Amino acid sequence: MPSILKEKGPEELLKKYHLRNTDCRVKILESFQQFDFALSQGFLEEELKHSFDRVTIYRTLKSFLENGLIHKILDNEGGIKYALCSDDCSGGDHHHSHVHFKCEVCGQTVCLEKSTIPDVKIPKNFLVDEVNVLVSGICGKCR
Amino acid sequence: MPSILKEKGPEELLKKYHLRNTDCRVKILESFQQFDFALSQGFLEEELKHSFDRVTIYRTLKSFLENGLIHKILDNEGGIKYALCSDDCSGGDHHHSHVHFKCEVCGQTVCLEKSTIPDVKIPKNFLVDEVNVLVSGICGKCR
DNA sequence: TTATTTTTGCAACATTGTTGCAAAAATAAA
DNA sequence: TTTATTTTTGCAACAATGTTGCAAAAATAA
Repeated sequence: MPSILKEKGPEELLKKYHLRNTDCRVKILESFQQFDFALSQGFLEEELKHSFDRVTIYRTLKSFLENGLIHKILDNEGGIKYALCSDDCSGGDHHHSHVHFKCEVCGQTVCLEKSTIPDVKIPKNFLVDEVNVLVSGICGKCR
Repeated sequence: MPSILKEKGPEELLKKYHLRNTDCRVKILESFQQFDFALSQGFLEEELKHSFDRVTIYRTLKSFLENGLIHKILDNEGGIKYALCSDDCSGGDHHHSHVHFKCEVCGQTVCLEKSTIPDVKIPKNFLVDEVNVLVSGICGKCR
């Protein structure tokens, strides 16, 4: 998967997105690049507990979200997870019609990059913005 | 839609599901029958604020969920909503591979009963339990 | 190097999820 | 129908998360 976001260094990315280069941002970007599953705020808090305040992490995620570096991933337990966007995500109102898989055993959510969103039939007078598919089950590792 | 859950009286339903007939349960079932969109715990709390404690509402929803009267509906803002199951939901490990539509204007989530879940391609070694599709956009009323 | 802008940490509060426990209500038994 | 048993409820309490305001600290621009 040829994603700038996953291959460029955090500092470089921040510059590209016109965000100030701060320790917290760099560390969070590193985490996203390090783990191959979607991260929750709680996970990052645990990961960076001794380095940054949870409000800072909260605001960093919010900022990354607004600037199109990461996107939200649905969760069937009310939580929200985040993952790096892929290249074709321009900031603002970009769409993330992805398929995600959540393993009920390990709890990890991964993006199924190869699975394309199928066509869903919607009433004619409805306007579709985004389609999110969350498949839950058991992942390869946990079987 | 021929759903027992939507047509039978609350008391009758509770008996059918071997749940004790209490005021709170009746009122919550009535709410689900009354509104044609998915309800959040917060909505029910507001609705029944002066009648029941929020913990009671929380536990009632949990009980309905476990007994297969209602099912969870994903939300793209971290919340969870609930709706009455349709007939074919036996208790326990029943599946709810539904398509839901959330309107970004009015915030309401409805079940698109006619839209069937499309086939999503998943890696061979993964085990699929449930597929949730959340389409967001603008609903007919809000356009 | 100084001025300006942004970010951070902390305090604080709201919402939701969750549990324990005694009182109240519902059902079963006598 | 009265009593015994089981379940549900309300309240207190705490955890996790979302959110804002504000002054101090850090990053960038001048």
